[in-house]
Amino acid sequence: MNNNVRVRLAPSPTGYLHLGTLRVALYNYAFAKRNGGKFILRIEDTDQNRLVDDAVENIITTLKTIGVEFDEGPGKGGEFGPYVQSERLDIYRKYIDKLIADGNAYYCFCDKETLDTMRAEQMAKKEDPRYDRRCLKLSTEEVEARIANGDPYVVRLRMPDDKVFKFNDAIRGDVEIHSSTVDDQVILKSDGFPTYHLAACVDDHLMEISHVFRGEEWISSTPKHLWLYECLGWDAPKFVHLPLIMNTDHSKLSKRKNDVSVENYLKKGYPVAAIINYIAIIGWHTSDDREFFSLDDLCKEFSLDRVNKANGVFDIVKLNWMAGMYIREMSNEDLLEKCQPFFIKAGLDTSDRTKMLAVMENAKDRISYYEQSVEQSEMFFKDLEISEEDIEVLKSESSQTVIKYFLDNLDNLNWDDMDEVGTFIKKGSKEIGVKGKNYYFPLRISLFGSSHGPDIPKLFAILGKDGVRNRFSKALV
RNA sequence: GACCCCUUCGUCUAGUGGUUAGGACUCAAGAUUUUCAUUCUUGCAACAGGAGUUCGAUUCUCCUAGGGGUCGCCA
Repeated sequence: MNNNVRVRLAPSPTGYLHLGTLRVALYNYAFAKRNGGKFILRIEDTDQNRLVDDAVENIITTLKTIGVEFDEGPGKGGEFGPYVQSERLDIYRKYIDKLIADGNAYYCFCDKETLDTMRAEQMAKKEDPRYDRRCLKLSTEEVEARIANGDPYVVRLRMPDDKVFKFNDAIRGDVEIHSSTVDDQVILKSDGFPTYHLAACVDDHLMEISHVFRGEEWISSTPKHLWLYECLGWDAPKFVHLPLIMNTDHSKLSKRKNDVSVENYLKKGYPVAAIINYIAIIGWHTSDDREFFSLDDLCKEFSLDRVNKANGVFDIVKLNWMAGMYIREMSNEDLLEKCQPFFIKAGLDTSDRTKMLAVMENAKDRISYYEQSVEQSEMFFKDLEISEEDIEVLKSESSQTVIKYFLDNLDNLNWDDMDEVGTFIKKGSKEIGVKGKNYYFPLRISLFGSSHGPDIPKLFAILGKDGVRNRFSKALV
């Protein structure tokens, strides 16, 4: 396309990196890479009341572990900085003053109560709640006097009365909204901070952003932004309104109904590649049946015209499946590296590497995220808890025969060759004349604590000679 | 309520003016396996509805319905 592509991720540090934000980040990043452009991180901290202390830090570190690197941003620098909005207040003020001077914005002294009553009255009359512009009627002298008097004020953007705003959205095509349905938005708050609308527009222009990727919830305020650009004499960027990610009940993805912070998935040990992959394919697909994509694949293949218009449901079941697929592709060594911290946290002894690798081999087919490897493996580290029912099975004469046979013959077995272990186990069945469940269940109950679980050779590999002997001894009545 | 956006299996989606409407997850059945898990095979399951354009619409147009979003000195 062109090499002037500049996109930005503009999260507000009111919480940890959100799944929705991650997807916007992924698309931004892939789009920038695909088009040889730049990806910028900008922190939108204009709401001083909702700031979360370590949110900025979390956003940056999470992006880093995801592998989405920004070219310009906080801590990284760039020629369009600063990249934190609270450090750009004087810039915004300059443009706000210009808007006021040109008659495109005005001071408003209405307090919260006034506004609330106004809204309530309008609602009662079945009118659309809208600022009634009473402060627009104030004389210049009166405005100056009130400001001099220290009265708190905000600045509102004066929307045109009769204008149709049109823009061509990269995902949705032409969109038209009439100015009469748009309120005179506050652009400067009484605490001296600009609102999103003003700050984002000014920054996007100053930072030469070419494409604004954001959620669909912004479509209805796009006229405000278009008007701001027009008043300031600037060209608007291309808007890319992405479909939303939804809860299973089709409401907007929320904390109440889902884990929405990427941090939580990382903490549980979902493979990073799986998180990226799954989030990316909610709302974007290639034209074939493919659904496995690495971040690199995304950078090579992402395109706007393959982004869907409709909202997509976040399906944890499919994420779990996909995460499991990624885990099954891993080597035992790699898996161990990822799972070990969870074992240590659970107080399990991970010093025996051979055992740990065998434990991984077993856990691999059964988990979706690393944390689950612990619950799949605890029984190899602790005393077995056997159900009453299974204890009855163990007590039977044939079970005892099986166990005794193994105890007697364990010494003859070469543990270095696992194939040999397999044949040894099969041979036992013939020698003592017990087969099927009657043979395998007592073995599994003795070694694993349940009649359902890994195959016997796997258990032998995990437990080792001493472990096997020890558990068989305990199973003897 | 007003405005805006959206609509293919339960979910994520592919697709075309003429297809047995394809794939994936889930679910079911079967195979492999001593069991569970994995894996493999098969199956269930969708074009929101109504007009119109057309020889022919899931595909194009309009209407209706449904869903979602916005209507904050939050982003």
